[in-house]
Order: sequence, then structure tokens, then C-alpha cells
Amino acid sequence: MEKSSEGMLRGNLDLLVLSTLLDGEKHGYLIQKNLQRSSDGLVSIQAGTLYPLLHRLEADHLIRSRWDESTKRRRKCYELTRAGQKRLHSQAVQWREYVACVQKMLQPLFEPGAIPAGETP
Amino acid sequence: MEKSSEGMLRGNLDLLVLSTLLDGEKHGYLIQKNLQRSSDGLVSIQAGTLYPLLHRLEADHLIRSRWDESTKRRRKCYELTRAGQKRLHSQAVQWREYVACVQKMLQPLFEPGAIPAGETP
DNA sequence: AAATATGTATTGACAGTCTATATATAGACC
DNA sequence: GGTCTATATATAGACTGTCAATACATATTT
Repeated sequence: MEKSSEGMLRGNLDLLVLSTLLDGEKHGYLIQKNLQRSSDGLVSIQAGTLYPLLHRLEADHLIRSRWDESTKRRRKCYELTRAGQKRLHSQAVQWREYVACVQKMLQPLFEPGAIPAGETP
Repeated sequence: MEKSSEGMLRGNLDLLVLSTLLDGEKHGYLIQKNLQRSSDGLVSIQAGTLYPLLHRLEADHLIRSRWDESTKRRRKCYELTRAGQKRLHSQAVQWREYVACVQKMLQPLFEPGAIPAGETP
């Protein structure tokens, strides 16, 4: 994989970011790298996207932050709030439903009869 | 199902609309109703979204239109161009990859250990 | 000394979606 | 006759999420 998913992550970036916090608090840069790595580069979220997003999530009280000064470089660590956990789960369920739905709608495309990429003059 | 997928369809509305034209030409209103019905109301695309989208797809030569005057009410029928067919297929494949990727990333959320919605004081 | 990686943040632009509005006809119901 | 609903297309304006570009600062590597 290489190419970024071109707008396809629109609408569930929140979900992805929240999910990275499931196993404990993380700072922005780490979240970014984790997403990139665990998605094989498919979800390469830009800094200019991530930080505003984190600020928004915090403003909505879905995550909370603290400055970690214990390391050499200061970093802002985020963790899920209770509300954030709830949101994460409900969004994940909703996402599954949506995917299943679209999957079904696109089914004809993936059936044996589907044109593979070069026919019909 | 009831609630619209709240921004989740962002990024692949094109895909869904194109896919409705797989089995022959259709006019806007029909596309809208078809999507709504076949998705159990989950994908309820508004007129103000659909028509600009169709115009954009046509401007990109992914679909072409003709006015159908044979019926009582005039309607604009759209059909896939070759380019549109290609795009449809490539987008569908891309979508599948993306979904598989996210599915994997969210896996922890759906495993037995996941909190169902009310724990941790 | 210089380049690269880490780390957070803001700015401005763009594109896709939504809401609201406009227009017009067909058919059903009262 | 009048009203309501469904059919049918279209535009305007606002909002919002994402991206690209830029800025700044420090640690590590070369």
C-alpha cells in the first residue's frame, strides 16, 4: 500500500484517532505515527489535520490532555474520557453497520459477472 | 435503521451514486430513492447534494446525460461512460482495501474484552 | 556543522455536504 | 375547485473537515 485513501477517511478520522487511545494515553506525534504504521501508510494523517482534530475532541470533552514534562521534549498527552469511550464504541458500531450496508450495495461489483477493467467497446 | 450516517458517507458518495448506474441509466430522483431504499434509509442523500454531485460527475466525464421527454415529466437520465465504469471499479476496490484496513485497526474494539458501554468509575 | 527526526501549532484554501429555497407538473383526495 | 403529496430538477449560502504550507524549537545522527 502506498497511496493515501484520498478523502475516504473523511468522516471517520475521529473514530480512528480515538481508537488509538484505547490502550492508554498518547501524544499527538505518536498517534500520527501509530496510525501510519498500523495502517501500512494508508492512513497518513497530516499534522495540520491531527492537531486541530485533537483540540476539537478535547473541546468536546471526548479526550483530556496533560503536558508531560518528564521527557526531554515536552509533549501533550491525551487520554479518553468516559464520554470519549462511549463515543468510540458507538461510532465503531455505527461504522460497522454503515460498512455492511455499503458492502451489500456494492456487491454486484464484486460478483463473477463484474467487468474486470477492459471490455464493452 | 433510521439515523443517517452522519458524515460517514463523506468521501464515497460518488462511489455509491456511480454504482446505482451499473444496471442501466437512471434519472436523479430515481437514484436518490434507490439509494434510500436499498440502504434502508441509511443513505438518504439530499437533492441539494445529489444534483451538484451529478453535475460534477458529468463534468468529469464519468457519466453522460440526456433529457428523456418520452414520459409525462421531463427527466434527465444519466449513464456511465467507459471512464465512469473504470472509476467505479477502481474506487470500489480501493474502498474495500480501506475498509479492511480500518476493520483491522478497530478490531480490539470488537473483541470479547471490549467494554460494552458502562464500566470503569 | 549540518541534516534529520521529534514535537506542537496556526494559517489559508479547497471541496463536499447540508439546509433552505425556488420552480413546475401529476395525481389523489376532499 | 382547491389542497396536498409525490415527482422532478436546480441553485445559493453556509458550514466543516481535510490538506498544504509554514513556523518554531530541541534532540539525535552524520
